[in-house]
Amino acid sequence: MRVMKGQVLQRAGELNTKVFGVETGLLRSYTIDEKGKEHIFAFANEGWTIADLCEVTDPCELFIDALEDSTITVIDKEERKKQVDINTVVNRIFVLQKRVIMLMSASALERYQHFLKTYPNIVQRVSQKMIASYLGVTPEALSRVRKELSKAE
Amino acid sequence: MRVMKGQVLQRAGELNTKVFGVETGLLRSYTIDEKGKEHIFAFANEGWTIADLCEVTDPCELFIDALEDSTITVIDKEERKKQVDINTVVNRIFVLQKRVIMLMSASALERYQHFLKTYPNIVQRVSQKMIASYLGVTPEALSRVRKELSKAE
DNA sequence: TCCATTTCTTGATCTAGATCAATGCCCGGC
DNA sequence: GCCGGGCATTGATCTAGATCAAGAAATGGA
Repeated sequence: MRVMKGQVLQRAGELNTKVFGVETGLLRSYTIDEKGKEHIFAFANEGWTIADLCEVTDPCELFIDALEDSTITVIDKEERKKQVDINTVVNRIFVLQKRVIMLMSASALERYQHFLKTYPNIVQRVSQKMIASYLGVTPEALSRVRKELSKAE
Repeated sequence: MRVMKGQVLQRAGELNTKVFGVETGLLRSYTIDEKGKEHIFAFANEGWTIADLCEVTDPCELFIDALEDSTITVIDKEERKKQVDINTVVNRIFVLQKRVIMLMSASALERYQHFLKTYPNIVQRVSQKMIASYLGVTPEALSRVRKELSKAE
């Protein structure tokens, strides 16, 4: 299935949400808080999947849209559960564990440096606004962090 | 296996770490940052498991210790992967998804209220210092949040 | 190509929560 | 039962990052 940049695949509140597999392109999942601010939960590029892992009977909390023109597959959650490798899922938990610890203990600078190291291929494909949102800081704060980094060569 | 309150089951940096199943009692996992501050990643009471889900060949990043005298089982990670129900693991991801979103968008008050609602049985069994650490705020900040809450009846 | 929109940057100010410090309290070990 | 160390509370101060604002630089659509 082909989707265009900007196309929304899932909105918060929807039921019976799916798992999206990315063949080419880039998707993201995010929430919008009560003040209207977006918080990016995840990026997914080639070879990755993205979903809101709520129960299929519950309204989801994440939006999912395309950051680039993409080719995707739509998979039913129950179907996916049958196929998925346990190691993949466990690794997903480990990545989230790292993320939680980051958010609890690391400064804006440390988070950005970790992001650069961990997702070098994503960095060039998304705006700083998106990176800031993923890191849990404002674009202004990220801009200043980058300025500091460039000053220090 | 019986462990006493305060006993450390795993230290950051150890290899070939295990999964701990709690039969009775209460365990926690946490990191210690470069300033020496503890950040609690998880609590596990009766019926739950707790672990650092890093690769068995990698040094782990979490400490695990007992907050109460407990009875536990020690399970090998590979063994556990064979037995574990995929729904359990997927739900774990969903809980972490909520936690990440919380940490990115919610105030200390909102986090505390969510914790009260989600883990009412843990609340009475741990100190406020522990709860504060889990929420990613200082004990002082949590104390003030609670004061506000009690004022509002 | 031009215009409009969005992004990035920079500056000024504000604020939630951190840090530091002092006190009283509880609780567990001896 | 007493003593000492961690815990909770409160107050004063500090600070990383948010917010607000305004200009410059990309970006994209017609």
